[in-house]
Amino acid sequence: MRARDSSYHTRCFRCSVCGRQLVPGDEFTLRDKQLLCVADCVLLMDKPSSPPQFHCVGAPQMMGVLKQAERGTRVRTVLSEKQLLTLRTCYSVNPRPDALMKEQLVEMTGLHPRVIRVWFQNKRCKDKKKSILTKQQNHNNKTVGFSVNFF
Amino acid sequence: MRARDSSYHTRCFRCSVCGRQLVPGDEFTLRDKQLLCVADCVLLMDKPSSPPQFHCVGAPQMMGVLKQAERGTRVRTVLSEKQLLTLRTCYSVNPRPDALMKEQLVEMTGLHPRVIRVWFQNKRCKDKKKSILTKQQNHNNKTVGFSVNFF
DNA sequence: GGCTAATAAGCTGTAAAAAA
DNA sequence: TTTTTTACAGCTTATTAGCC
Repeated sequence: MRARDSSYHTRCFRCSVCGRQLVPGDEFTLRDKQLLCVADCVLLMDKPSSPPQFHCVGAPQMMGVLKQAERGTRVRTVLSEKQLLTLRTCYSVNPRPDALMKEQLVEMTGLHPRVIRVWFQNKRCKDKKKSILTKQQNHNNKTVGFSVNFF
Repeated sequence: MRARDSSYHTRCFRCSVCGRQLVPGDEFTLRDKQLLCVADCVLLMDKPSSPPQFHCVGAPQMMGVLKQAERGTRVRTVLSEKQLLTLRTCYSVNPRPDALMKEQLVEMTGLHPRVIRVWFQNKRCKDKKKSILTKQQNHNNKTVGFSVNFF
């Protein structure tokens, strides 16, 4: 989607109502050439439209889902210590929170649901790798064994 | 997103240029209130806009990604015998085609890339289940064995 | 009702931003 | 630079739901 060398300001990807910056994975909508997040789109559903207010003209008056390629660079969330503490605490109790628990985490941290999900996935993966590594080391420390299977 | 009881024609979810019907999972764009598929959106990127031509007014002048809930009912592709033949033939040679091969299948069948991917996924899964089942049966037919592991 | 396409959630490997 | 950590794409498995 970088066709025709059109480029645009990253910071212009904001909901024109609440001002929240839209990142890849977010759903957005267009109404009279104004970007809206889904929440505000619903709120404004039957309100009269106001005049367009776009900075980035050559840019996405379009697009369904924001993706990395369209944004140019991947957006990497930097988690605060407080957010990490919340996530780690939850993880230590339950490494696989259900939908309801995740919803609570979204509220507590203010993070995007997708970020929560990915964080837990990565965390589980890291833990698994680590446990496999230490298991191998344990195995190496022991005497060499053998295995027989009769069938 | 069914708020405010707005409903709309399923058949109106079409690219206003190529006429292709947009299904859940598809990305679409809005340009001057006309639905466009991504391909045509790129093509029209610097062309002047034409007047709006919407059937379904109360409807999705919005939405980023089409989802099942928004469409109301799930869209199920019905594969023709010819398409199935193509897919099965490819599968018998290589059950895990790479991106290039899938691209060729898209051209040969006219199916959406996502449909191709899902078909292969389901096919692999089905085959695996079947092989496990027959293996168990084989096992049951043989004499009972035992297994010893020394470490 | 059976078959199977579509969806959802988790896992794996890898890309890429941030940190060390 | 190298390491760590977040994001993503494709996969597996289980479940849901549309046609015949």
